[in-house]
Amino acid sequence: MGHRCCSKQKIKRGLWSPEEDDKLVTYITTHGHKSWSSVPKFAGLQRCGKSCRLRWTNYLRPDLKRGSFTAEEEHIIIDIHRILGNRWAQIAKHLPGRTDNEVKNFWNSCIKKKLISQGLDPQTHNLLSSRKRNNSSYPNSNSILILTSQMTPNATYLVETTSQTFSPPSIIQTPSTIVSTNQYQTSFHVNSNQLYVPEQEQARMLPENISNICSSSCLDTTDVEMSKNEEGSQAQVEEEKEKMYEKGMDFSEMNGCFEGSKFDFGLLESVLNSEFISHDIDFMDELAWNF
DNA sequence: AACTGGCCCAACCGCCAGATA
DNA sequence: TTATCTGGCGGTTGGGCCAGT
Repeated sequence: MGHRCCSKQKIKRGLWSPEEDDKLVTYITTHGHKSWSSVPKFAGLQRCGKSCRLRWTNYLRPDLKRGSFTAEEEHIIIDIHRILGNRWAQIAKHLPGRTDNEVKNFWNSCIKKKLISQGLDPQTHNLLSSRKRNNSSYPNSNSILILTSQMTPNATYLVETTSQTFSPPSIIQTPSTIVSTNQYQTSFHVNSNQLYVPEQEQARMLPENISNICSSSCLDTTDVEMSKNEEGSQAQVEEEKEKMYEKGMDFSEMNGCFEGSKFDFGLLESVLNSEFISHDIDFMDELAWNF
């Protein structure tokens, strides 16, 4: 069953003809669209209002940016998707001239496959299981393990672990510098926004080994209380994320964080999820994160 | 030249929430 | 308060294009 407004009239479906586009553009530019349901009637179109709205917002709007997505746009999509998931409309709001439909299509046709080929789950952005990764087209690629794409260069971070199997001194390589370490904590200085981790060490960096990640320049470790291994901790994470989202912590604010504030939303997201993300070196080079 | 399979993307579908009668 | 209307959103579909055979 279609929309209610569609049942009232004989409507045309399928691709729009140039003539229909002309009619719609002419009508909207002169009269606006106070009510989409009345647009087809007054514009002389055999379409439902919903179809008109979709055609206008996704294709005819004059402020739309045409053409392929830039690398920067791709970075933004990946980053926001990691936080918000499939909230295409929210993601699109941060990409001027792009529609939710466009972002969704780009994700499904391009980014999704790219992430999978890098051994990442496109939904969670986590590492796929080793079996799944072995099926990827890059089975033995060198990996980079990054805490967050927004990790601040020249900042000191603390990795707190509850397992001795996680031994940062043997894992974290340049461009990071180990500042101090003990049995369960390692403080290290990051010179860029990437941490290099040998492929064979990755297993030691799985989420269960990491209880807390904080930037000493951004957050006090006591500000984030994550009790890993506690039942329901994932639910708490989701709840916390939802709270933050409801508080209006969208990217209009996040951008401010990235640009000037010390608060690192991406890092906090990593904290909330208590997990690392692995990327292929080539892939990362290609992306060239430059926040 | 004809066929086929994969991919892209515009458009549709169904659901939901807010507005209005 | 309830029913209906409307706009918005995310998931899905299918037509057209293109490369490979």
